[in-house]
Amino acid sequence: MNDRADKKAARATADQVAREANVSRVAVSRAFNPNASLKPEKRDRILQVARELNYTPDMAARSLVTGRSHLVGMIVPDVCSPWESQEIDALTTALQAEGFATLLFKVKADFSMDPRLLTYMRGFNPDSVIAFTENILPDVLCGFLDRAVPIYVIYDDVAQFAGAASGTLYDRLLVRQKNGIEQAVALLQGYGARRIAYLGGKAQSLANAERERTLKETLAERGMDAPIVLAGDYTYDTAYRATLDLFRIGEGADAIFAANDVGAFGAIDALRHELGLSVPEDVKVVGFDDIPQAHWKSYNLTTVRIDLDERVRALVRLILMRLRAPDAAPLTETLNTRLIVRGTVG
Amino acid sequence: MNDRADKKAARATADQVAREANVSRVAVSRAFNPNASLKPEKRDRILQVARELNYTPDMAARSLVTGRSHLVGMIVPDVCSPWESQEIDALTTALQAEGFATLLFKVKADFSMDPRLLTYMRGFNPDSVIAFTENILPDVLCGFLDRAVPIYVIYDDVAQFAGAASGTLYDRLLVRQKNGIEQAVALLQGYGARRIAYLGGKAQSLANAERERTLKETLAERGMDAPIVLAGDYTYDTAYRATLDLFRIGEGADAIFAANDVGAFGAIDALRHELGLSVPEDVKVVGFDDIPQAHWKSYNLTTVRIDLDERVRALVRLILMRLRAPDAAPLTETLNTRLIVRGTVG
DNA sequence: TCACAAAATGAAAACGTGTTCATTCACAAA
DNA sequence: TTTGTGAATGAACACGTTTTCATTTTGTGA
Repeated sequence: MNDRADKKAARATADQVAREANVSRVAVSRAFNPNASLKPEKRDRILQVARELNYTPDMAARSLVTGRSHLVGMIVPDVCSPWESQEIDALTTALQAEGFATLLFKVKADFSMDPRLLTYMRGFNPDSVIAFTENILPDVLCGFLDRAVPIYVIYDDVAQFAGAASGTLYDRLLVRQKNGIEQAVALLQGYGARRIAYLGGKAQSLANAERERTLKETLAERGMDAPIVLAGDYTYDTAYRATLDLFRIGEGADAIFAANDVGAFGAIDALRHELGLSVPEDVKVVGFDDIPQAHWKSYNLTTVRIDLDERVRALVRLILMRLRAPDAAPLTETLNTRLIVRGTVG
Repeated sequence: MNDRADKKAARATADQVAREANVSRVAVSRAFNPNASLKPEKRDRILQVARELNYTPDMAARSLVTGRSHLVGMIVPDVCSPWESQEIDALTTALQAEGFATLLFKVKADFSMDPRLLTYMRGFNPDSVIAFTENILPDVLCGFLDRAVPIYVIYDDVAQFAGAASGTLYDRLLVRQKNGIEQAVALLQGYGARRIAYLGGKAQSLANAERERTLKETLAERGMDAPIVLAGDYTYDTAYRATLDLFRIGEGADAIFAANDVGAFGAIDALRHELGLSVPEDVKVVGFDDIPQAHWKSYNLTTVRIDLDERVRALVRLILMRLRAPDAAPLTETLNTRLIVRGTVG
C-alpha cells in the first residue's frame, strides 16, 4: 500500500543526505570520494546519515560527469562452455574486488556479430572490453568503441591481426601454446604413437587455427608424420561423430589430439562406448584447457593447461593499467602452457 | 598519434548530430525514440548523420532522466556450474533481444552475501534483479533495492519466505518438483530399489531442502522406507567421497538420488571406478537438472528435467510484466518437472 | 477561403552527480 | 599581532539525455 509508494519516493539523493546532515551537497560527494579533503568527523556523520537513508551514489550520474562507468564489457559466444564460464566467473570476482561490474553480451554461436550489438554495447560506455570472440577484428571494435581499449587474446603467432589498420590501439594477452604442445607430443611419441589425429575446434576460431599450426610444426620438428585433421566445433557431439568417422570410414589413429577438453571427452566416449576401443591402450587422447571436468574419473584426461588464475590476473592487470594510462603504448602480457599428465596417454 | 586523440574527441553527442543535420537536439532524441512524433524524412536524415558520426545515445544520461537503466542484475554464486551457466546464457540472449544488458554479480560460494555488494549493485540502478542465491531473503533485497522488484525461484512449498515482512514486493517462479520426483521414484520402485540414498546439495540451499522434503514425502506415500541422507554441496568431489563413505563405512544402497546432475556424476564415478560396482545393475542413479553433460555416453544419466527454455521464458515474462506495471500485485509463474529416462536406472 | 484538429517543432527544465575555483578557516611560525 | 600555508568549504557549472509545454506547421472538411 502506502508502504511501497513511500519506499519508491525514498530513493535517497545526495541533496537529501546533505539536508539531513546539515552540510552542503558537495560535502556528501566528498564523503564518498576517499581522497577528497573533508574533516574526518564530518565524513563520519555524513556516512552515518547516508546509511540511515539507505543512500548510494547513482552510478549513471557519476558516470556522466567522471566519464567512468565502472563497467567491463565481456563479449562471449557461449557462456555454457566450461572454459568460458570459468573465465567469466574468475574475472567477475577479480574485477568486482576492484570496483567494476561485469556487463555480459552474447554473440551468436558461429561467432558472427550483429553490428547492432556493438552499437548497443557502446551506449553503456564500458571502461574496458574483453573480446572472447576472436573474429571481431580490432579495427572494427576500436572503431566502434570510443573510450574503451579492447583486449585481445592471441596465440603463439605474434603477427596475428597484422592486417589491423595502424592507429588502432588494443592490448594483448599472448598465450604461448608451443611449450604445452611440445610436452604433449613428446609424451605421445614416447609411448609409441605414430598416426596422430587433430580434432579441430570451430573453423572460425583463430585459437584453433594456431593450435593446429603449432601441432603440425612440432610434429615436423620431431620428424613425425603430419596429423590427420578432423573438422570440429569444440562440442562433444561433433567430436563424438568425427571420431566414429575416423575409425569407421577413415583409417583410424594411434592418438587423438583434441582442440579442447570437451572435444576430447566426445572422442573418448566414442572410442570406449561405441567403437569398443580402450583408452589409452588402443588410442591415446590429449585435450586442451584443463577444465575441472578433466579430472573426473570417467575421463581422467591428460591435457594442456592454460592456467586460469594466471590468465585472469594478467587480464585484470591489463585492464587496470590501461585505465590508469589511457594513452600508453599497447601492452602485452604473456602466458605459458604446460602439460598435465593424467590417465589417457600412458 | 593524432588519430587516437581525434577519435577520442569524436565521441559524438546529440548536439553534434543536431548541428550536422541542421535540426534541434530534441529532434535527434526523437529520432532514436520510435514512438515520438517526427517527420519520417527528417528522422531518416538524422539517423543517416548519426551513423556517419558513429553516434549512440549515452545510456547513463538516458537512464538519469528516464529512470530506466536497461540493466538486469543477476546475483550468482557460481558461474561455472553447468546449470547456472546455461541459465545465464539463455537469459542473457533473451533479455538482449528485449533491449536489456546483463549485469553480473558474484557472491561467495557459501551463498553468503557481502552487504557492500548489494549497496554496490544498487548504485547501477538495475531495472530488475534475479536472485539465484536463495538465502538473500526478500526482505533484505527489497529493502536495499529501491526501484527494481526482485524475482525469487521457489520450490514446491508455496509457503516459503512466509516470514517475509508484509509490504515487500517480489515475483516468484514456482518450480513443481513433485511430478518429476514421483516419476523417478516410481521407476526406481519398478526396478526393485528398496534402500534409497539422497545425496544432498548445499546445506543452505532451499532448493535442496525442498528436494529432500519432497523425496521423503513421495517415498512415504508409496510405502517405502525413508531415504538415507548424505550431506553434499552440489560438487563432483564431495559427491564422490560421500558415495565412497556410504559403501565403505555405511551400509550401501540400492539407488542414489542426487540433488543435481554433477553430484550424480560423482556418485557414478565412485561406484564404477573405485568401488567396482556397476550402474545400473548394482546401484541405480538418478540426477536432477538435466544439464547437457547428462547425455554424454560415459554417464547417460536418468534425471529430472527442469526445462531450461520454459524457465527462461517464464523469467523474461515476469521481468517484462513487472516493468510494464511496477505496482501490480505479486506475480507467480509455475513450472513443471519431468523425468528423462536414460541408462542409469533400468 | 476559413476554421479547426492534429502533427511537428524547439526552448527550457530536469535527472543526480563530480569538479573547478574562489573563498574561508585553522594553525603554526615569525 | 601578523603573516603565510594548507586544508576545508560551498556556489556554480558541466555531463548528455528526455520530457514538458507552448508554439508553429500541416492537413482536412465545410
